[in-house]
Amino acid sequence: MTSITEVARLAGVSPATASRVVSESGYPVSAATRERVLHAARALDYVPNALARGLLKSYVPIVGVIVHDITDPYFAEVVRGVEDAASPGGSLVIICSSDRIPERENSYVRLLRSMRAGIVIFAGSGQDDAACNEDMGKRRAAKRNFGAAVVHLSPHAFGQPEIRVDNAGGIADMVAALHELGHQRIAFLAGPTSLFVARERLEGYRRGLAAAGIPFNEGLVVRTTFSGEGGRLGVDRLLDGDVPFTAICSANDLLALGAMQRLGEIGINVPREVSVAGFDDIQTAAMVAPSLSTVRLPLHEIGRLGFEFAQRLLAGEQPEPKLVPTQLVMRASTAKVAA
Amino acid sequence: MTSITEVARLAGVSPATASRVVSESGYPVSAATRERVLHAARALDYVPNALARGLLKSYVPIVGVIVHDITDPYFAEVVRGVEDAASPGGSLVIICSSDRIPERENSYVRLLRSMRAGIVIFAGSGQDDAACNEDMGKRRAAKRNFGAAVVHLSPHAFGQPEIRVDNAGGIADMVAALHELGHQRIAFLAGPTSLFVARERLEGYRRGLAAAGIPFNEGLVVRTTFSGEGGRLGVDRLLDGDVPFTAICSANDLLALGAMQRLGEIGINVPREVSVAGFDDIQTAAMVAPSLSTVRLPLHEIGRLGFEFAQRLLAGEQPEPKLVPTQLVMRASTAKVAA
DNA sequence: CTGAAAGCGCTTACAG
DNA sequence: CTGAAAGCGCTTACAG
Repeated sequence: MTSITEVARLAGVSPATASRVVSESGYPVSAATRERVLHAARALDYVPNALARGLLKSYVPIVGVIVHDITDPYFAEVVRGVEDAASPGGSLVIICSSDRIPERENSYVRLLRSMRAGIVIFAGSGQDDAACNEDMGKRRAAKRNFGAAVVHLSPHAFGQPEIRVDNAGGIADMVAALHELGHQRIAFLAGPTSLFVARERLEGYRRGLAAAGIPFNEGLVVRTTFSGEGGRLGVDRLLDGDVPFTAICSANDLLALGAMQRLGEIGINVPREVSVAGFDDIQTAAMVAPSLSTVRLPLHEIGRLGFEFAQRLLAGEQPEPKLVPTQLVMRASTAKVAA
Repeated sequence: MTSITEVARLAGVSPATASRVVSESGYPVSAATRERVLHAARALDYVPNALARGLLKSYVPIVGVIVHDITDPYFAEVVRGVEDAASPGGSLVIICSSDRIPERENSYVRLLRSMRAGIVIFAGSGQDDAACNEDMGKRRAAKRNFGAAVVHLSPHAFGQPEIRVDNAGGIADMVAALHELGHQRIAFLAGPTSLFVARERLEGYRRGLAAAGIPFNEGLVVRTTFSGEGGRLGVDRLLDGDVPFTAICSANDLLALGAMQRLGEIGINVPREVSVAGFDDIQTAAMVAPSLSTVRLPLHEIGRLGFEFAQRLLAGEQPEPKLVPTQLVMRASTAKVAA
């Protein structure tokens, strides 16, 4: 591969001068010289070596995004947002699926550090778990002497994320909407409440209930994983329990999708007999039948904002943390409670 | 950040010796010295600079995966397969969503080249399109003097992919299965037939029809995009046409999902009145109601195999191209034709 | 087994 | 406006 030295030789200038023009440094170079260098670079199909450049700058235009699983549509959309913000400026996105295993997360952070990635974005929620927090502690310490700009897109053990969404408010809105439709017995698929984000959503459920004047009933809350399987399981548990319900509110869309499927199998009609609501508004939510009522999170936008926040951090600015709005999206999976 | 020089100093050895132990070069170093170096590295929380190392080796353990859109579950699963194969060895995965725009694809290849990525995997299908092929030609030329190992996971303009699936055979199997259920009038949602992969699947449809002794009818084929919206549109077109049908076979799952949704809205029961089948077996396929009959592609495995193939290429081997099997998965969206 | 030296490709003060 | 020189952090022949 051609180097700047060869470009310089062909253009008949020093490497320093060639560097000044190809790197668009803004350093003064005569128009004629500039032209000759550009011409030589084109002729040689010169592509600057980002490694050499990064060695000087001590970081490289790479953003690592740590997600729970890129296969989860929630994270795929966030990552796409990061990518769309990053690529116009020539930054590349590295995806790191941790499966929420602290050890994997640490190993990715280490790899990112060895690559001198300029930005690290933690997209997923933190977890309240002893082993995990210990690891986190070490990781944070490591981060301190890791030059990268670090941004969080979801609640974690150490303070508020830089890009934040009102999880509790969003769920409370959905509970209010269901109450508006006449529902009084609203179950909640809470997901894994060891995750901070799931806790915020459970809190939103309680808050929504309180606002509607409905007493909280632990028998209507099911804790599982954030997955379709978790939703199916949730329906079975709810049905096994002795507390009747006319609506199921879910802490995320995957849970709601699984619940709808299970209800369908059992022969319970959605929304006629039971209303089902999700949270997140992943693309699939609009694609199923009946289409899923949910709370829209601007996932793509969250990714984009996360990248922009980090960019500004890298530029030495002190950007304000941002709260992004949620939006209620009522579709076909919810209806007035049966008379 | 600490460098090898500092580690060497603390251990009281030369940088060369320190390098030999931390890089696990296999070069002989006395046990005592090794121990001192390792201890110093640990004490200093030393993380080797991959950029400096890459500058010497002329490439870096990064694999770029070019996909159409990471938000498409098909690609998310393939990328996860690549990631799971790459991360144990310390390789990082860069995701590049091209939206099938040749210009974006080229710009990503250029960026990957500037970063000296060791491996580039083209996960998506190529496109038969004049402008695109011209660009492809240039890209190929550029690739020749780009040291990276290049692997394709889907058909493209220039020969067979290294990791291949029998698209035509898979669709033909599904057509046979539908025929087995008594269906004679089988429509086909073909997707974007400018994509080579969609062409292979359309060819499979014709082949399956021929094997079943059913005449091909162009009025039963609808070409759209590979998306839920495309599936909805397909149903409308089919209903507008004058050719009756009892089953819809689709070139991918997204089309099938959209079709099911639209049929539900119109009040046509799946599978009682119309059977619907997909292709790919993305995770959502098993999560909807009724669950989608489809042809399973081992997406995760394809990604993994793609990475392993590239690794061997990088090691100077000449691995054999691989054909991965498809598998018919009959679920609840297909049934015997109504009597 | 150990170390001094050169060099990967770039950028950036420093001189002119 | 231009160039010579040093140096980013590592590895690898080459000597010993």
